[in-house]
Amino acid sequence: MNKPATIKDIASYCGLSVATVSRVMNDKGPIKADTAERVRQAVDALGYAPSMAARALKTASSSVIGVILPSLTNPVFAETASGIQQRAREQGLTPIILSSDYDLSLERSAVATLLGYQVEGVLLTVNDAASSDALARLDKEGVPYCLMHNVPRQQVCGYIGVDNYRAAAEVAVYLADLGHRCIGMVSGDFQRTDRARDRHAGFLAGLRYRNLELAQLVQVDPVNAVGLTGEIHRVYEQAGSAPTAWFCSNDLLALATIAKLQLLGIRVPEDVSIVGFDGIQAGTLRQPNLASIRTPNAEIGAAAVDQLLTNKRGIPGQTGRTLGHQLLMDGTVAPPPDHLS
Amino acid sequence: MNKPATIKDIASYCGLSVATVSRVMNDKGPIKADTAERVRQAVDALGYAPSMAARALKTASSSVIGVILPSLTNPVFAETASGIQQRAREQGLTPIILSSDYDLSLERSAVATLLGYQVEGVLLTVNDAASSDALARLDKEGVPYCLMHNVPRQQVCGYIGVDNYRAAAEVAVYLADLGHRCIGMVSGDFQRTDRARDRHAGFLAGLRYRNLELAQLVQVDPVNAVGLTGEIHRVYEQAGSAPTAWFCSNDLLALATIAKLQLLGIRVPEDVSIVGFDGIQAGTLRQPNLASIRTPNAEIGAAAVDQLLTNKRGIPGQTGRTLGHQLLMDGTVAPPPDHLS
DNA sequence: CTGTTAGCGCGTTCAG
DNA sequence: CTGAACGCGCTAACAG
Repeated sequence: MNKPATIKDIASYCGLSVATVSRVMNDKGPIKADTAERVRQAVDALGYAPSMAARALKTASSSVIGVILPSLTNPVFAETASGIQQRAREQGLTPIILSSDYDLSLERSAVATLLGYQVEGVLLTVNDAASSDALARLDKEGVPYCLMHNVPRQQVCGYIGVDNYRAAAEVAVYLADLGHRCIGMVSGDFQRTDRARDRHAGFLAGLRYRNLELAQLVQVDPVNAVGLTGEIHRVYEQAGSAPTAWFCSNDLLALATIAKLQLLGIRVPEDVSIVGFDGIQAGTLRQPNLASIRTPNAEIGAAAVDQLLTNKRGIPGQTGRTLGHQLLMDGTVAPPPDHLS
Repeated sequence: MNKPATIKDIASYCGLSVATVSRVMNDKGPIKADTAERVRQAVDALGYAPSMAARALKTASSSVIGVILPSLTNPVFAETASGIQQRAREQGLTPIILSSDYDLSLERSAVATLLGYQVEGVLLTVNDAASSDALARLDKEGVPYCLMHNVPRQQVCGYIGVDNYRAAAEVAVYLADLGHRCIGMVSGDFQRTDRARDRHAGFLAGLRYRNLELAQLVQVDPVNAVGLTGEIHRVYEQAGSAPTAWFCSNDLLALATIAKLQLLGIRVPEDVSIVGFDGIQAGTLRQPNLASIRTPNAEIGAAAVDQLLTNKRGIPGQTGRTLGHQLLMDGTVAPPPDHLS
């Protein structure tokens, strides 16, 4: 690994001073066209890349932003990362993307890591915005940040997300108006993330609005849907009123639920309707399409970059906003079977 | 954004010299237990995080590794990124993950960006290892790298992947031995990536080994599967021998193909068998499971980190290796319908 | 065991 | 329009 060319190398190669080279690299101050050209040639010839480390040290600004996501493989966060990536590139920022694996201590250490890189700001999704050490640390250090997907009650530096509560309520009303009277919910452990809680609460509220109760609540490990098979089995084995519709707190759970139902010989949506949440691609790569709430995940990422930049410039005004969601109520959703409606 | 504490702040806070603080931070040299404790307290109190920029400048090593992937949302690369992330954390390295969006010029500029951060090395998947400017640049700068998913013919710094050719050939043989005689392939544009080419070539070879020809080749835009509907339609409208089995060069294409076939009233696998490639999660979240080749994507990422470290230490020996794949030949694969076998 | 100091590569004065 | 010199925060070498 031969050591990289420095600004000095360029300077001596051109017979100029480092100051002049620096000016050319940054388009600062008046430079003779001829000089600039010579420098560019040298840069090309020697493969010079300015050291971001030295630059950061000198200017006290790194053009790096930190990103902390619960998972890189979950399509929701992958799309978010992709949106961040793209917008950051446009803005001349380099993201350092870290995964917390839904682990609070990794959330904390990720913040610590990013602090060392003197990031301009941090974009992050935390398990629970109301009680996050990570956020507390960022507040304490005065590093601007923007939450993604979390829509906190308390005052925070910035946030971008969707209205999980409202969206879930809309699903409940939709299913009720379709004639469903016995409705269940499959949720990831909603003690763990504020999103799961909001979706649960919103769904209950929507049902109540139509004078319905939640007939069944199945809670499973959200990563591997551990226990789902058993629970589904249990519900449909006991005689009596099993739900004709299920709302699942995310699409991955919804797809898993459909697969389990099919194994029991239950047809979707003829016998049972299923609605997910997130609108991931896998849901559209099947027949019938998975009914879901589509959330603008990439836009959330991009908007978070913008929000961060706004905060940094100290522009007063809103600290965040919710983006619109979209009900995709076809495919795996249908009225209940005749005799049950 | 209050400015971060520096080593000097800690030093004066404790009434010590910066050197001592530095020693404590890096566990270097003998330190009185009491002194160390005082430093730790100060670090905690002031929220001090050593500046990676200054450290990199001084030590000429950044503990940052660069990562360039064609996409962050494709599950294959998302899993790879996740594997990298995890192993890098264990090794005290911080990855900077960039997406090239399958774009050659972004591939190049991503390398340029990473060079500025004095990365210890680069892990990357390129469109075509045999003709990559990005690789050429890395070679020229003497930056260690490790290809992921690309398994190049020429000598490179390092690589980790699966044997696409062999895996595809195994699928061909499997389908042939199941009784299929009329077999098609759905491929992403295989002029674009070496993986698609290898899979195509391997599949042809496997068929030839069983004295078969490829009955149909459908090429589509690999990102959105543009044109797939039309092509499938065309094949099954013309009377005569339509394939009883399709090999798709990745799972996303396979799932899209199944959906299209179902829209034409063709059942999978009763009428037509479908095999994908990659073994992504979406394939297992359906009934029947998608038949596929499972590739160890996260392990490829993790192994690439290891390979990079090996290369850096200049340990002689192999420059890379292929990891094993796994045939998952159930679910959407079955013998051809009786009258056609 | 601890302190002093040079210098990593760069951008930014201030002179010329 | 260009050059010389300083210092950002840190580690390593040397001194005590």
